[in-house]
Amino acid sequence: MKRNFDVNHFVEELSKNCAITEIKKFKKDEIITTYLIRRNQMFILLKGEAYLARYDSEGNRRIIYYLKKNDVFGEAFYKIHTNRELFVVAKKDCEVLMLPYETLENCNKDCMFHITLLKNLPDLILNRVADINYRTELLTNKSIKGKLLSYLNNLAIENNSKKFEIPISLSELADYLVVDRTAMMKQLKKLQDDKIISKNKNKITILKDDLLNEV
Amino acid sequence: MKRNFDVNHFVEELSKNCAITEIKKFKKDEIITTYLIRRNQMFILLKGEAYLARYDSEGNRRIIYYLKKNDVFGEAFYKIHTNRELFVVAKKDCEVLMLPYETLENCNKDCMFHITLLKNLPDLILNRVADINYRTELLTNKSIKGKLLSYLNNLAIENNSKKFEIPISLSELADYLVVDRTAMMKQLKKLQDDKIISKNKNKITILKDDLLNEV
DNA sequence: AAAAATCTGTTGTAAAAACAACAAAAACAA
DNA sequence: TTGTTTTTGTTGTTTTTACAACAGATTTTT
Repeated sequence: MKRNFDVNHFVEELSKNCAITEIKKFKKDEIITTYLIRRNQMFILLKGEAYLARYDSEGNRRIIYYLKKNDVFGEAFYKIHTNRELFVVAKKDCEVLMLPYETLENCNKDCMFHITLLKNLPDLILNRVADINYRTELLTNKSIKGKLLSYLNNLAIENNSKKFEIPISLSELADYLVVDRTAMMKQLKKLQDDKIISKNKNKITILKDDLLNEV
Repeated sequence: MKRNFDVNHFVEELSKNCAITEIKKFKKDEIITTYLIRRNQMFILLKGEAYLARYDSEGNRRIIYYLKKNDVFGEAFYKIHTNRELFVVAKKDCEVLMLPYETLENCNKDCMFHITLLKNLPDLILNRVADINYRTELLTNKSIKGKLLSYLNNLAIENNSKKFEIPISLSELADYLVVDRTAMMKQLKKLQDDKIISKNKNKITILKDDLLNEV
């Protein structure tokens, strides 16, 4: 069950074969799409980073999640359930593959691009599902400490090492874990005081064997 | 983009056509599957209710999420990221469609069951994704009040009415929102005192126009 | 029909987290 | 390189939440 498919590898096919699909570029902070006005499109992030966010009545931004290379997104993955819009915003300069939903299956039969895309779409979606599932599991921790330990434990496994770097800023991490940043800093400090981890900026070393026992 | 497919409608095809796939029954509290030992199976819940949970070293259960009729699940939707097992447990008596992953695409060509299944699998998965996305959005609320209001607001939209019933027990709701039940009860009481909602057991009436402005 | 289990509801207390207000360091842009 | 913005880091205060301990109502099981 390999799932290492990179969309960029076959995008060059696109320019040669497919007239329907297009790639659009977005500058930092530009709105890529919204989720309330139904656009019947699917999107794949080819380059850059983006996030899905909601804005409340006071203009506060709440980040639902971050999107990275190869992530699929679009309203197809969401049900309408509020009168407030969801925005996908470019966090850095982005390149986005725009896929009109209705043409997904009935493009030209010879279109190598669509053949390859359809073959790999399930895997792209499964990857996305795995990401969301993972975040959900993080968020089922009731305490900041629990969220942190789950997150760090996972990073250690991914890096196959007890020494690793947190790949996002600590501010972003606080957003991702849905906690106040300064409260998170206090917990990080406590983890150091208790000799469970050591830390220098974003560099972490895990000192205990089984982090999850510490929750 | 209709997504109302019900697996049960074509399950009778199964018994006539397909020798590979099987349906298993599970009694309440039985373990349907685990997610760490790779079984390379996908599952569809035909009847009953189940939940995905993790147990910590003290035996405390943490529910990652609930599964309902037509939900697809299995380790394909998850990445391995911890040394502690995930369990799918029957909450009520269940009927589960067991789909060995490798046979998904190469069953007998005449097998109407697999043809129909493959045609509808993407929609089943998208439904699942929508559910998880929705829950994630709920969990991005920092306060119990915010979680409650998002949840209730959604129910009002789904029911197309300001009067509706919470379809799960309040204990389950607290689990779902990842908050302490008694703390949630206090917030529910406060919402009543502030005349934002009225409530009798699980029956809710929303008294304000735009709940999300109250967060 | 009785017993057991689950669910709703309440209260007080302890613990945790959010919020606010800064300062220094680092990264980025003009 | 200088100014601007973002990020890391710390500390006190206030608010929120979890936890514990109940009791009555409801549902499920035997």
